[in-house]
Amino acid sequence: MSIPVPPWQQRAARERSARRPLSLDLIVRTALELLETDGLDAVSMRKVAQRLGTGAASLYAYVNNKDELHELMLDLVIGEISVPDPDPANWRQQIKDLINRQVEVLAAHPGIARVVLRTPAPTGPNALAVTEAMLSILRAAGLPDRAVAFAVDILALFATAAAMELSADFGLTDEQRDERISQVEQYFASLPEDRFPTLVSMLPVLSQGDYRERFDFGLDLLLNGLAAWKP
Amino acid sequence: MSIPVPPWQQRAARERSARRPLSLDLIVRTALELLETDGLDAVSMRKVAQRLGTGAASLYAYVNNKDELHELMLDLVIGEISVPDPDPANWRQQIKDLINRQVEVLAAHPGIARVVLRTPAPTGPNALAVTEAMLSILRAAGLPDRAVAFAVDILALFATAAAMELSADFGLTDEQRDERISQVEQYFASLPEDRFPTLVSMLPVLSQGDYRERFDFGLDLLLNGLAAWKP
DNA sequence: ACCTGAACACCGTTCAAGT
DNA sequence: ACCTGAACACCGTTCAAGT
Repeated sequence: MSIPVPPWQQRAARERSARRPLSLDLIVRTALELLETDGLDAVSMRKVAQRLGTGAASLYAYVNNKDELHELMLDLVIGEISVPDPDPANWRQQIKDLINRQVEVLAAHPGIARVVLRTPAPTGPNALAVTEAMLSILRAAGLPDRAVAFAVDILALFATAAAMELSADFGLTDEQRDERISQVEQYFASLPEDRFPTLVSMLPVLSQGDYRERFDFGLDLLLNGLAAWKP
Repeated sequence: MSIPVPPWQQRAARERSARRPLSLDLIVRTALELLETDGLDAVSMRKVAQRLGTGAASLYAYVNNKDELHELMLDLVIGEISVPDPDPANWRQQIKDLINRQVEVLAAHPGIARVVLRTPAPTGPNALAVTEAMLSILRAAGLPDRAVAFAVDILALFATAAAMELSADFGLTDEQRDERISQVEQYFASLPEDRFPTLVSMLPVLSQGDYRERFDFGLDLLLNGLAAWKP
């Protein structure tokens, strides 16, 4: 049995760090909280430190710089993707599920996709596991090695770009989003027909289909193209 | 005939702005100089203003905020893409050329591709011209309208993501780049075979092929997929 | 060894005050 | 009307000084 600390002895700002001492794990998880609610731009060394009741300088004992912190966050996010065992009869659906899930978890952490495009190759353990899964699914499907290697690259690029687009309007209220959409629509409707004849004539089709349909369309193009590589 | 200004009357920092007064055009072109040499992160309101011999506050008479300046820059960059008249027999090559050129000009202005992913739709006059061209080429090729509309979206996304990847290592010296590559290679060579069997066994293939081959592979997947939509 | 306050060199944007 | 210095509220990172 321990006697409780009197409230006037608790320094509010230090409470958390007094109970839970700093650690890499704590830092990254605190940063992820910030990411989910406020987006990547809000994940600054200073704001993360503030949440932990300390100063930004303290984080540098665990992390070399902000980019490294962002990369650690990314791998934890990628860790939310669960990977299946290859089922050759189902390779298309397996790849589709993996890519869709990847877009989903990236978009759920607004801005983190930027980190993917900044990093040369997936080096975190979770990113490696996803890459391993994609490679083995495509290989089990009977595609030539070269197509497998290139396809994994292209599919990852595609998923990342889609996630970036999805989180582009993060931070706007629903009203702001609606206003933006109607502004864009008005703008396009006002374009001169003689300079942009095809665009103007296609306006109804161009505004058709939400993100899902467009993304699925693109993914199917890629997968159809890939299937054609089967010997 | 005008008498030259004596050197001691020229205030160096103000020289440019004294001769050429501020204008939106001058601001955007100055920003583009900075972009080409130093990358998007260096294009700050303060640095652009400094180049013009003034303070950041002065730019706000011509531009609402930094994002708007970045968008104006983007459209000038897109303007470097020249658009062809549709040639139905050659639609595949025309699209390939357009997309390759787009990646080229975006990558030549390191970081500007980020602005594309941030903007909801292409609204600048030059971006509209490129969109009009892509739409008309695909339509003239005989693709259904819906496929045309979706394809333009997907192709633009693909080109933008590729350009982002290409400018990812901007700012590094050749030595730093080489060191990074060899570090990544060493890391991958050290991975445990039991956890990443496919990855490890495919290492030689994975490091095969440069950016061009991978990008062409992906573009061909998309175009093959598209061609299949022809009725 | 671990932590941190203060400092340095940057940001975007606003606004009162100048011409 | 056009321009701007100074201020405000932020950054990432370093480093000497503390325990």
